[in-house]
Amino acid sequence: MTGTLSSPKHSSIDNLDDLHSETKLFQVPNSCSIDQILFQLALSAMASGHRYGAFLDAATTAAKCAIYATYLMQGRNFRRTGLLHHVDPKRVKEIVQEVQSALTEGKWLKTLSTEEPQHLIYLPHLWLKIHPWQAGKSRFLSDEFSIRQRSRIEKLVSDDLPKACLLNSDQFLALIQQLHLEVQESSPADSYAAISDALVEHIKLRLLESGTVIQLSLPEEPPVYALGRTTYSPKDKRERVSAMLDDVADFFTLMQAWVNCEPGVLRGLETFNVAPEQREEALQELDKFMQSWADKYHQREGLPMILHVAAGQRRV
Amino acid sequence: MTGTLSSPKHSSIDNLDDLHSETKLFQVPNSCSIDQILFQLALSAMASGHRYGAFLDAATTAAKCAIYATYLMQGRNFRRTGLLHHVDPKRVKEIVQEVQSALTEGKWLKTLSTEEPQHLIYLPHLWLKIHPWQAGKSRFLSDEFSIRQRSRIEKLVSDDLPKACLLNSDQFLALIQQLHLEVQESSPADSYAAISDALVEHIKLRLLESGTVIQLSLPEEPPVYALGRTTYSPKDKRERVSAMLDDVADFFTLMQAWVNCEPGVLRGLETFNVAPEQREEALQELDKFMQSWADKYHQREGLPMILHVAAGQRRV
DNA sequence: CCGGGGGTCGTCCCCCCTCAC
DNA sequence: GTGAGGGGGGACGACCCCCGG
Repeated sequence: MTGTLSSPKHSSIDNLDDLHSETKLFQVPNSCSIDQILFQLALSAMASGHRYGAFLDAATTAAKCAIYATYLMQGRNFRRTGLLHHVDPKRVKEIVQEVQSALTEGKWLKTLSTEEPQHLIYLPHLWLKIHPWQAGKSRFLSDEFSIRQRSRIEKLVSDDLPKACLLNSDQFLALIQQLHLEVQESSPADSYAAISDALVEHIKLRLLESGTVIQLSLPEEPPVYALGRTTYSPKDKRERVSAMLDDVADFFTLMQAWVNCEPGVLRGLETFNVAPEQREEALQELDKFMQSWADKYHQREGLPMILHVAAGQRRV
Repeated sequence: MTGTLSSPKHSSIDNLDDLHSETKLFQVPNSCSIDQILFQLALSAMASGHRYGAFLDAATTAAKCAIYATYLMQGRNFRRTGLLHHVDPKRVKEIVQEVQSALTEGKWLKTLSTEEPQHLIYLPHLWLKIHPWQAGKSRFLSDEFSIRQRSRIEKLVSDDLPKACLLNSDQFLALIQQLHLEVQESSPADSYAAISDALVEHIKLRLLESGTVIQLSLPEEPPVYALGRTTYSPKDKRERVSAMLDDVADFFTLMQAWVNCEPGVLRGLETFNVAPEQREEALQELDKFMQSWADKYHQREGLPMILHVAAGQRRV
């Protein structure tokens, strides 16, 4: 065996199992609920490929929107708003204008949805579009390898890989640059910031680490890159993470309604102990009841309702 | 009427009812779940008295912890961690050391729990400790007012106010400075940053705005401050907000367990429509069932379990 | 590939001041 | 009080270079 499929040798960063044990480290220090939520958010966001700075930007944007909200509620008063939130009135003005221009004109605020995972997700499509591969033909674009080398490399490529050509370093780099370009064009913000070497390497590692791109290495030869998957996300884990975040956001909204004592809102919290052998049975009974309950009251022409339930082990 | 109890003339910033309508403004632009959660978090945090910068610091801290987590998972590799999160390896090292020193030594990271609302919450206790008032005696500490003025001011003070003395501007300011000092001492971090005028004014406005402190004004006379409430929080609203945040954090944790497919975790989501006249009935039935369900399976010596439920109108 | 060193920008938080309505 | 303008300092994110193991 002269060549190896270089799979990520380090444990995947998306592996939240390990993280969860670490998580408890951070629940120990004094932290209120908001701190915990923030930490879990940061973990989820950054583990799924968001940049460090992107998360900070998103948090800043959220805070800016909060400032804008109180600005409106305070009768468009810069000084008072600034005093309430301990911000320079001058800065408040800038923030307000920024948010307003985002609401009126199409300008985007820096949110996570305008950020990189989208880049990473888009890459497979771009690769397949620019460098498609037709069965029977050679997967190589350029001719830097001998016939024998090619066949050795192609043996490493399993047939269930996406139908895309292999790329050398330069071609792969050009692809990433193209990716960055198109993504920035798609959001008509304003700034096409030049891509930096550091950013390219970051994206590259993310792609490799997630298995979206696979690096084929012959010893003593330059590396070759193959598209490993048609979607960025590592298996179904990502779907569950996404569903989790949707649920939490939704749950949060419902709870806000509960705080405001809006009618038609239920907040329930039950703590209890269950015998280990009864646990699954209990959960299934609960699950079944919910479904039948929703079915029972469902009427085509009614108020749209939603029910969120989560049950599990209680941290003591 | 020559004097007035100056109640906050602007709508209370804690009034989330108004905010909720505004909230929808921000749900319109493209934002993923994380953005929404961040926004709701920022709104909750800053509406309840946290500083703008404090929220940013907390978010940064959360992201730093996330970096530290991946640093550990990557085998204590600075470069790789930096590449994964697009952070300078040098910066990664600083962050790692910061988090580690927070875990090993008692050093605190900048979290919301080490921040101001605690200051604001502590103020009533401090006031009552330093300047208690005994029934029958004068509520004044100094002698800057004439007898007649005093009686006119004291008429403004309703008897159900906390048993604390009245303060003039200087005394009130000194109290805030003392507050800042003691709070900083209590957390043995390291830095006793000097308090700035801007911060004092921020705290002052927060206290007045929440009704914790009341400003009594005689026309043409310097203002007098009275302790308006023994707790910072405006009525029960605050409790509900706190409960909401606890629930969300908890729900988030449960969902993480669900993502990891841990055993004994249930995630339920039901969407349906309900006839308006049946809504309350349905919710009550659900509530009742949950309670009886938890009762039914409860056993003293069992696995500690928790159940979170939220139901309400579905955003379409 | 890793750690460690040296820089540079720009942004932004936080602080203070003055002056006119 | 509020808007509008002028400062300044420090922290930090993001960029680049170099070198020795």
